[in-house]
Amino acid sequence: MSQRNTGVTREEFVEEACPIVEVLDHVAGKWAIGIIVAAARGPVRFTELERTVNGISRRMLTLTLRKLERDGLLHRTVYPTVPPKVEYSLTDIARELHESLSSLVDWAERHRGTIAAARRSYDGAAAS
Amino acid sequence: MSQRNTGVTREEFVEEACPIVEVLDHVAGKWAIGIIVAAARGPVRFTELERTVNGISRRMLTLTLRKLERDGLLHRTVYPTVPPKVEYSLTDIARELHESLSSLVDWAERHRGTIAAARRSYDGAAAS
DNA sequence: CTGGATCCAATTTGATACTG
DNA sequence: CAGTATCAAATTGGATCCAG
Repeated sequence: MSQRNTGVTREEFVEEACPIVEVLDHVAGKWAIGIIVAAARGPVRFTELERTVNGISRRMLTLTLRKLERDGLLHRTVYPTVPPKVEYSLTDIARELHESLSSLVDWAERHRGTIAAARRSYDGAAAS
Repeated sequence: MSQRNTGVTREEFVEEACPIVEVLDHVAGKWAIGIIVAAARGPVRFTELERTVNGISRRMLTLTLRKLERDGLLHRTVYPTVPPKVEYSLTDIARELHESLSSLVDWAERHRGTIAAARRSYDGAAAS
C-alpha cells in the first residue's frame, strides 16, 4: 500500500490520470449521468428526458445533450415529421461507459448510509 | 435493449439512480478524483497534494479535502510537531471507490482518442 | 415538439494576503 | 507547513421569449 513499493512516483501516477479527469468532467456534469442512465434503456425523446431527468431545465438539457453528442456519446436522430421528433440513443462507447458507471453506482448504493452517517458525525463534532 | 422488455419503467429506473447522483456529485467534483488517486498510493501531505494535483488552488484543495473528510472518504492525521504536519489517507470505502474509479479511468483511457476525434468531427461539421 | 438566444441571479473558483 | 479570510472574476443555471 505504500508508494515506495513501486518504481513509479506519485507524480507520474497522477499525471497519467489527469487527462482522464478532463474526459471524466464531461461525464461528471450534474446531468450527464442521469441522461446516460435514461438513454441506456433505449432511444429517448427530448420531452421524455425533460420529464424523466429530475429537476433539469430545458436549457441544461439542451446543453448537456449537445455536449454528449459532441463527445460521441449520444447519437441524435431527427425524424423530419411535423411536429418534429428527435431521438437520442447511446453510442457503443457510451454503452461501455454505462457499464463502468454501474460499478460506481453500486458503490454509491452500498455506502450511501455510511456516508450519510459520516456527515452527521462530522457536522456533529463541529457543533460541539 | 428496449425499455419494453422489463417491468420497470424508465422513470422508476432513473428515480432509483438519482440519490446516487447526489453521492456521486461529491466524488465528481473537478478535484476529488485527482486527490483520491493521489492518496490511493499512501498517506499524502497537504503541500504534496498542492504540487501533485495539477492546477488546483490552495483554496480548492482545502475545500475538497474537507468535503472528502466529511463524507468519510479521507482520514486526516495531524502530527503536533513544528512545523505542523498533516497526512491524508483513504478510508476503506474510499479504497473501494478507487477500485470502481479504475473502471471509469480505463474507459477514459481507452476512448480518449475516439472522443477527441468525435469532437473534432462535430466542430468541423458545424463550421462547414 | 425541439431547441436557439438572451438576460440576469447564484454559485464556484482563483489570487492574494495573513496566521498559528 | 497547513491552512483561513476576503475580494474579484469566471462559470453555471434558470427564466423567458422566439422560431423552424
